[in-house]
Amino acid sequence: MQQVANEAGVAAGTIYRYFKDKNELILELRKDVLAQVAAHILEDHHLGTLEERFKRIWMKMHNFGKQPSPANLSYEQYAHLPETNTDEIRNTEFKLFAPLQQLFEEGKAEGLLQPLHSRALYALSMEPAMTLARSIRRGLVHYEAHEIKLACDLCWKTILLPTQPTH
Amino acid sequence: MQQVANEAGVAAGTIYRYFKDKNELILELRKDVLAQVAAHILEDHHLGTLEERFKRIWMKMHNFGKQPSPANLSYEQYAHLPETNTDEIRNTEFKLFAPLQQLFEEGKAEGLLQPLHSRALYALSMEPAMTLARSIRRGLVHYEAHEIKLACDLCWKTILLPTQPTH
Amino acid sequence: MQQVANEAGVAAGTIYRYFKDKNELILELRKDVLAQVAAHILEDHHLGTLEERFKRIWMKMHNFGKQPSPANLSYEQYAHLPETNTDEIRNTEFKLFAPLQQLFEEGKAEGLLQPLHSRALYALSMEPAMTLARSIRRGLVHYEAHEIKLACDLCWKTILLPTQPTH
Amino acid sequence: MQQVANEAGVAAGTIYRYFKDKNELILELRKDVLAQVAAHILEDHHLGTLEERFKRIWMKMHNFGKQPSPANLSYEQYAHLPETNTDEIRNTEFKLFAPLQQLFEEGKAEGLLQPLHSRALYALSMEPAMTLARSIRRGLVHYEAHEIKLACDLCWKTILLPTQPTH
DNA sequence: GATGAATGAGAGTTCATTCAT
DNA sequence: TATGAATGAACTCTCATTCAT
Repeated sequence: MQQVANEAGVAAGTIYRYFKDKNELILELRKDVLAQVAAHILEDHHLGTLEERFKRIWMKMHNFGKQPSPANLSYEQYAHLPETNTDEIRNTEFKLFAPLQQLFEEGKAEGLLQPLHSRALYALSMEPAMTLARSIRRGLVHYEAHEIKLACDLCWKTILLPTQPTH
Repeated sequence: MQQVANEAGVAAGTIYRYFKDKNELILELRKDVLAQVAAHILEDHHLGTLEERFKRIWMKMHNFGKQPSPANLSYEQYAHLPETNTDEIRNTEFKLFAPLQQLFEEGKAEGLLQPLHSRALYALSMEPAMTLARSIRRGLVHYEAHEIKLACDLCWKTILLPTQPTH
Repeated sequence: MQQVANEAGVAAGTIYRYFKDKNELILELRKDVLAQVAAHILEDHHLGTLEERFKRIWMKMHNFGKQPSPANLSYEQYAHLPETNTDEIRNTEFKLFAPLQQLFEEGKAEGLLQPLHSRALYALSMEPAMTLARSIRRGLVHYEAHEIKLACDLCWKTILLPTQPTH
Repeated sequence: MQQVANEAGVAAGTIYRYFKDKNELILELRKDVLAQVAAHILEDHHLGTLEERFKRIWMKMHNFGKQPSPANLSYEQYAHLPETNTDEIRNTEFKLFAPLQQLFEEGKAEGLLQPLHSRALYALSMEPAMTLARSIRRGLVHYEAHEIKLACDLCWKTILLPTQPTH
């Protein structure tokens, strides 16, 4: 708290005029980080075809996940801690990432995507973007641009409903 | 450390006969958890065709990830903390999960799987098993058995190289 | 540290606002004790002849050394501990007791005192004041006032250069 | 205690078969160190004239005090700690250094030395040997052999009774 | 007699929080 | 409203001592 106060240029006690305690400060921080991440990733999310929209989000997510920025590290860390994913956070997350969910819903309504829960579609097609990014960030692997493109394409195809050949 | 000692039914000082300090205790715990997880998930990993082997691992991973067991929570938490993935841990992880990597390598050698780094193949096809499991464990969604099977199948197909139609 | 805090009438943590750690606290204490001792012993050190100045310091040192005051006990204890006489302490000591050293230097310049290093002159003529005082403080001996005076006089004569008889 | 046991090549618990507790171990150690020091310093103490005997002891003491040997450091440290000079230690010390005391008593009986308590004679003439040695050991000064000889001689003359000129 | 694993009180230190100014 | 000195519970770790083997 002392360090936070220092960085903010205020006295330690001042924090407590704006946040009940350390927990609340962190909760608000998480919400803020989440909002930043969402804003960045969902930028221009409505432009283009469904496939273009999906791939744009995938690439933004991947590029964001590759950076060792505080926002990203904080996001990753908190997303996977047990016991800290309160209803409040979930609600915030739900609202912020609504456009992504809507994209999946549209795709299902058009008969383009697999008839699965949007969380499942997310797990199958979007999470790999982050997992790959993590490997790169940690220096475990290095990928060429075309490999990333291939991965992105495979992710898209994963959730695509196979089209019946027409006669 | 006091709580660990209590749970172990020993005095606080006793811990230090077996572990240099808190850090080492945690490191050893992580290695132990990793070994448990690997042993469980890779059980019978060599039986059957490549597809059967993949899907068996996928399902075991998924089922393990659904449980709120200490082993699983600990695994998830540490896997995503920044700055704590030391070379020692990575080495341990690498050795323990070697069979999974080998599966991917075999698939690539047979021309069956996409020519991507095995970490990429893992990200594309295995990580979704854990992500789905996490959603279920947190009560965010509920899936029918056939949906899980579909997800597993889609994951397998994701990394499959499309076969040329024969004439 | 808890005891120090208690005696100071503050909470344990408060100490750490003023001293980095236990070591620094002790270092500062030593410097403070040294300054007190020096100030007391060197009071009026410049008044009178060289002999008067020497004997005043000798008596003050002796009287100080007889007391079981914390300052004295602390002084004696630290002065003889191995490995704790850091450069910083030595520097402080050097500056604080400079007037005593100067007295010896003056005496040598006048051809009055033995041509020895001032530390040697100190060892020969001043240290006995402390050693005697220690014996008294510990109740090992009791001296009459005239005996102390004799000891002081002998100490002075010890470092005096014998004068050639004039014809 | 563990280190002591290691160095002794026994188990930690074994120490307690020979010493009641740490305090007693240290007490016995001090007595042992004292005996060693005394034996070394008082070697051949009875040979020669009083002056020769005094100067031999003085030089041995000085040379011993210059060394950073465990025995010396231990001796210095304990000799100046408050609260640790028990009657038992004092008694031991008294017996071990009896020859030195006897030397002073003989000198007084012969009308050769100042009529002061032997502890005072010690303080005036012997302690400087240790004080000088300490300065040298700590690297604060360096002396030539003839300076040490001079210091020794001055110490002897300090306690010498001035002789009446004969007619 | 000897062992050494176990003990647990106590050490120094940290840090989220409070409150008089 | 802002301050920052003071708080004290809780932390990790040490080490003299014990006792079943």
